[in-house]
Amino acid sequence: MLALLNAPYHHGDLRNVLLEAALIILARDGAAGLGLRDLARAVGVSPAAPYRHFNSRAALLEALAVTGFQRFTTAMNELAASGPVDRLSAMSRAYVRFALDNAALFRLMFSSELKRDNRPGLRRAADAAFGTLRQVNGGDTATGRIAALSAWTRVHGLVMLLLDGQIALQPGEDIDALISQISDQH
Amino acid sequence: MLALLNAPYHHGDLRNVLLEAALIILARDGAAGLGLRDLARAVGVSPAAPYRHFNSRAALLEALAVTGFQRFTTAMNELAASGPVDRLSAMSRAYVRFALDNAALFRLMFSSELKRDNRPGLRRAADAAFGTLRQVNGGDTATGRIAALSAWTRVHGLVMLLLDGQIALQPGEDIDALISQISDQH
DNA sequence: ACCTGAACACCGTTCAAGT
DNA sequence: ACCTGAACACCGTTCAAGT
Repeated sequence: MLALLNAPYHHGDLRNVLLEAALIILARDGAAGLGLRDLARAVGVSPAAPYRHFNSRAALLEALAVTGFQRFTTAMNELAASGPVDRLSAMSRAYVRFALDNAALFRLMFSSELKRDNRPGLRRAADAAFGTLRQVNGGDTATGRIAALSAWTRVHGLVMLLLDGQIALQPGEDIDALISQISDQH
Repeated sequence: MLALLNAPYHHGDLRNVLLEAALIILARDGAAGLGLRDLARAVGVSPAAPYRHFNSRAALLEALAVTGFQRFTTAMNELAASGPVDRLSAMSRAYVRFALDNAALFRLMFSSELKRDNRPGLRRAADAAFGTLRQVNGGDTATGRIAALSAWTRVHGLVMLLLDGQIALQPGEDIDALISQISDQH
């Protein structure tokens, strides 16, 4: 894509520019297609410049995943606050919608590349994101935990199988309808 | 690891040797740590040698994923044939056990790297693997489809969240017990 | 037919040097 | 403090040449 050239020597906001460009490349080419040199080129900066802001490619990917979890948290919290009625099903719909709307980012958030090395920042972001989810249905009691896990695993599995193309919607089928059908199932 | 050197010029079985070594490296280092040059080195062969048997690194990963789906299919079919009683819960347990026992391979089977380009061989292997699963619960009828999807998404989501470390077993908790608790949940 | 050796374009990363 | 330019070790991949 077009590089935003004629930037001054001191960019001023390179870190954020890198992150925004990275999110676009990620959405278009996936995590495998997101190279540090490509990114530097796309932003119109030298190959070494990103290293002032990210220690490594993995650190950049981690930062992207963290912002993914933050956006996810925001979407979840809005729902949790909005209506007391049927929060669980509303969150399920929001969960699926977020994942499908941000497919590559969502996959990155759960990528094994990042899990392999210790990344406490990522862990914290994930815990914050799923904290709300864990609370719904009363995550404290033993039965509440099972109910929450059951709902969570269903929606997460649905998302993953949809993203992988293992499950396809039938012609004319609505995603929200499928979610509630699956959620109401014994 | 130790290279099996003093092999003859014509290896004879290089393709299978490569696949076996690749499975070991995959289990140890994950897909990201599996390079073609590393693999060639580990087997004691020149960097270009693997290209006689795999067109690219992606083709090698695809071959690994296909054998993963085949092993998975075998495990599922054994169960489907064994006992008519409680097939669904038996398959759920086998599903989770396979995934946890072959974590890196299982992830590769669902990796986005491979999904991105057309890989009909992979698609066929996946369809064969999940065919059995789709049939259980009578996948033909509309309600049967929902029941099967509900069971499948729950167990797949559980596996993914366990592999990602988002869900942890509580002290002394049995994985099979958790599966059946989650599966019995409304 | 199968493998080697050398090469190509590329990558992530480092580091001295510039502003 | 932030960025450039040039370099390093490494990849995946190709191709002529060997057996």
